[in-house]
Amino acid sequence: MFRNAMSYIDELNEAQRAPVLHKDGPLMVIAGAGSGKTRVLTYRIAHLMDLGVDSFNILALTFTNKAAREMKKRIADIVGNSEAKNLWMGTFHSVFAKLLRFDGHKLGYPSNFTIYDTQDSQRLIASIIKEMGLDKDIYKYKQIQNRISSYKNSLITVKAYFQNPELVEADAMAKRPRLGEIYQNYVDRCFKAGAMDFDDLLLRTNELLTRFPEVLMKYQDRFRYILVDEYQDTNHSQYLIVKALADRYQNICVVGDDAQSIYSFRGANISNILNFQRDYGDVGMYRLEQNYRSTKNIVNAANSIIAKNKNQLEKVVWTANDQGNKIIIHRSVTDAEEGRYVASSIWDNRMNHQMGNGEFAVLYRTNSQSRAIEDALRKRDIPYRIYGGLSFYQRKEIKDVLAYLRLVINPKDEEALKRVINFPSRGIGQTTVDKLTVAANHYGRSIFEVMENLAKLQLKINAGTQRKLEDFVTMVKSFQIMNQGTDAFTLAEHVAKKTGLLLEFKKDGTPEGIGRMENIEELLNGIKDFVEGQKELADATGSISEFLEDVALATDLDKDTGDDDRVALMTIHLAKGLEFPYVYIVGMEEDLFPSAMSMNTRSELEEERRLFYVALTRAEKQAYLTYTQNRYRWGKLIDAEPSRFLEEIDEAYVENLTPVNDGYRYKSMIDANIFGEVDKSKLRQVKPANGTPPVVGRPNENQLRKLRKLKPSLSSPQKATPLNPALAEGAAVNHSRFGRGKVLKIEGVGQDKKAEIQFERGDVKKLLLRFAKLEVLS
DNA sequence: TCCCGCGAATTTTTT
DNA sequence: ATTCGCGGGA
Repeated sequence: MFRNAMSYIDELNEAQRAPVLHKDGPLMVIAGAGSGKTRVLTYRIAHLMDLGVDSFNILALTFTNKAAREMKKRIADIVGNSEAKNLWMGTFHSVFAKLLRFDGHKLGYPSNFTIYDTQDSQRLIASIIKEMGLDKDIYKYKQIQNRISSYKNSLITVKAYFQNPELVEADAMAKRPRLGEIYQNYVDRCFKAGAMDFDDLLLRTNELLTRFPEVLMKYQDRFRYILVDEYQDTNHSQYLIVKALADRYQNICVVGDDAQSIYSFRGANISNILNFQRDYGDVGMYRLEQNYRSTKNIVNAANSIIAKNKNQLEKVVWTANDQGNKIIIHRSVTDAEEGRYVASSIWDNRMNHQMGNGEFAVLYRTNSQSRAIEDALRKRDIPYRIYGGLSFYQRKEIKDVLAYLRLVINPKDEEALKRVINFPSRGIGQTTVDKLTVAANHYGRSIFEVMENLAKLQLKINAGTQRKLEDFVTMVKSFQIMNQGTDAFTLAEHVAKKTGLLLEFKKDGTPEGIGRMENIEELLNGIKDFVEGQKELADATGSISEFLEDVALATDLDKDTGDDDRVALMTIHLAKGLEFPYVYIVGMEEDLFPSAMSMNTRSELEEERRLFYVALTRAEKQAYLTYTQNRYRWGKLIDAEPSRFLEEIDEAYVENLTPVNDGYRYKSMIDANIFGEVDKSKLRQVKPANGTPPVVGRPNENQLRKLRKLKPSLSSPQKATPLNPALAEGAAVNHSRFGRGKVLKIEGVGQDKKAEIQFERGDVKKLLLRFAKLEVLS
């Protein structure tokens, strides 16, 4: 029973051991940054299993699916593989999506319901607003979607909305009296389409557990032990689910850090963690305060920042690590120069300290900041990977293919249908779609059902168009039949060819079109890999619906690219939970960080400050804070001021660097002479001496692009940055599926980097490196 | 119905 | 800078 004599317990310090050994009943672990919280969670689960708890009875909710996968692996190492298999572990969204596939039919949803992403939701809301004849300048679809989302996260259903005069009045005051109706229509349309949006996955789970006591009992009994990571970031809807499920056995373990709560914009409620003791009686309280990650300088600096917040639990984070270097602050003149500074600093550190690229991270507040950093890294041939932003699965051509596949699984999926009904163009225009939508709403059916019954319905659609509609229906149905007897890859490939999607992009002939076609091919490769991977799992079938769910709920962090020795570029939000020896936090400027949108209230500003705290505590050895005096925003060069956060750090832990020679020597000298480094607050007033300084070194991408468009033959291929230095042209490689081959050419940059490979078995393929599982043979 | 070109809005963060 | 939506003409 007691495998390994529980030797893993010895790997924990005293503070960590206590919550791991805590028996039954509720417990809360307040874990400072870098204090080994994941380890506690992992070992607690392993320990429970050691004590004889069936893994079938454990539910663990994590922040990313990747975190869940890794934790599962570590648990498997400790207690054995077969036992770990039954653990339900994943994000709230993916776990409860799974639950809803089992029991959602009780609420009237098909088990193959579609998951609408934010874009689907927004498009649907936009078309509802249009159908209702409302002014789109008053009813902005993005704002409305946001509104509805936050209602759902607070469990305010349409009914609850109308019963709450305050809400109704507030929207009326904001000149949007019909918001409730839009909400109503939106919910109806989603339901009719057999679709749930992200918020529904939680809201409907709540509904299911409330309305069907037998379902609640089933899962209460099943999930006798519940563990929640990052509890400070749960929203009300998630909070209620956890509370309901844990109600019977009260074996609930939550782990979190109020100082790292950074998701209030999506409904996260910090009081969930602050009130835990009130919600559950007799709570075991544990604190992890020793930081194992960072140097004293970093820990202390972070503490000095977070101390400025009023609302927080008592906690003293400390470390026994070395003092380390001071945090370096660097000013530059433009964002392009900021990028150059970061690139050359990474270059130097790599040389001087024998570091791999993977040991560096560049963090920013907004995704748009990645561009300048990318340019600089590319020029220096420093390999990097961007996380988040426009991910592969959000590209138009990929979404188009996926929309066809969604339609095969669930023909009622209205957003998928509208996306592809006339793409590639087949003569079914907006007018026709509008007529179909009106009819669908009138009969309370889906558009697809209307299309199936065209002949009976006598709509005012001319015969030629009716023919086209029938052809479309027939095509989709043929895919459905094919789906019965074949795997996801074969179907997807057939769909991409048969619909003319591949051809559409191929014939367009521009580099963009070719790139899109290649992306689709790569998607197909990805599906193939998925199918092969799923075959090894007992409970999976490798079906299209499984793939679609994976795609819908995958985070960018979830993807494994194999080769990870690259500098990581991501938003601070995405960086939570990660750590890197060297961290660069760029764009430390007022209106950017803290964001201009979040400076109005104290609580907003405190959240920004927590965000800064999270950013800084990602660093193990060295942190850099950079800001610029001028930044490109909306295509124009704008003056920028240093962030107030720079002044909030205790001076003892920072070193303020002034650029010496960066092509603006005159300017640096003026700065140094007038202000020196004594009075930091004066830095805010520093403006270019002579109007806007000339911008050098920024490549005119736009002109380049236009040139390429006109004369594709002139386009010079971007110089390739090898991801893996060994993966160069001419290298011998081994691919998990295609076998051995030789690299003929490497092209593209960043996420788009591809290798053209001649495989020994005969064919030449172009593979997207972030997907291809390539092993370099020396 | 399709295509082109103009103007507006966009940049907060994500499942 | 780039994307999106819309209006007008083919």
